[in-house]
Amino acid sequence: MGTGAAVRDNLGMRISARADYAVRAALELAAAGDDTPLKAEAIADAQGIPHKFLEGILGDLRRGGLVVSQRGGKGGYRLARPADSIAIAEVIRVADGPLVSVRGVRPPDLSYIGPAESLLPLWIAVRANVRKILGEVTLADVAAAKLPDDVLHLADDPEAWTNP
Amino acid sequence: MGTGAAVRDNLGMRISARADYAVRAALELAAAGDDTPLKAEAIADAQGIPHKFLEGILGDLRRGGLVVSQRGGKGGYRLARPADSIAIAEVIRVADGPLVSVRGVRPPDLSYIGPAESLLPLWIAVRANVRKILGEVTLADVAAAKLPDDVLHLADDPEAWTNP
DNA sequence: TAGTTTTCCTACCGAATTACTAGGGAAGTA
DNA sequence: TACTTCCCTAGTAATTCGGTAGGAAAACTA
Repeated sequence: MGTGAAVRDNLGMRISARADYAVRAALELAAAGDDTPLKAEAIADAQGIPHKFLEGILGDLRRGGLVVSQRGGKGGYRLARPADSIAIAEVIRVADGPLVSVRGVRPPDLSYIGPAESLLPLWIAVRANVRKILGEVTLADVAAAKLPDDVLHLADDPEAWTNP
Repeated sequence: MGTGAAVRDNLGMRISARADYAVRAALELAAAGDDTPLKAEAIADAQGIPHKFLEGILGDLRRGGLVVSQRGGKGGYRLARPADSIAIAEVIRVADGPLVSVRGVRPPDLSYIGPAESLLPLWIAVRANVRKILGEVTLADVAAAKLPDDVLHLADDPEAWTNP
């Protein structure tokens, strides 16, 4: 391949900085426990997240009902529910913007014609699979470094870690 | 609209217009067979894709070795290899870059600390899963509307089609 | 040879999104 | 009151997305 080969960074399945930060912040809260609130800045420092940016994300998590906050002296954030009842999928959904039907086009509304007709079930299958994985893994699982066996098994295929 | 709309689900899983168009164009070529080249404009008409935009995409597919082209009178594009040897994943990667990334970075290049340490194997598992599905389904499968059974079964889950 | 067809290339464009930053106000605590 | 911490609005630089425009280069046709 030539030197001019531009590395296109656009992707099929992309976890945004927002979603990544949101999950990591939630994991810090899960690790801290339900009775010790963490300040936004402490989380930002611990995970290397821009602190003002994180504040906005924590606001989303609060409005999404995943987190509760307390202002003033000994304030901070804590999880609104037990860490083993919050799936990673929930955190991503809440942080990554409007979840219900983006751009007004939901998969069932797409119309494919000709040899592309079977594309829709394929996209649906991929989506279902991603949701299944991220929906079964909880904050408690990740914070305790104990992923479910079926997920671990997927990740330990050596080829899974290679490019591209 | 309709056919050209990008598909984005609530988990950050997004198929760009580029990737969608690329796959559909490749499917037209698969359906046309190996001996009858299709002109860019014919593909664009058949699938409702802006024709100048499609030209650029077909160029990527050619440079990626998936397609061969012929100029002049009876020219056009055809697949460089048999349709049952080209996976959907390949087409998307060539047209749109890596399949999965976090914050624009490929999972193996990420470094997580503290309670977020196990996030990496999780992203890897998700990526492995997407690659498994899109890597096992070929252009021939979709063009013939014959998806592998395990993939079909995934799309059957009624919950897969619902919103949040 | 000229003319036609089709790919191929470079450049540009507006709108949207992403990832932040700035500044201050509101609420709670000591 | 003073201090802390969350909370809210706005701005913004850079990049990406989804296209357009115009024409040069190659192949075929006559």
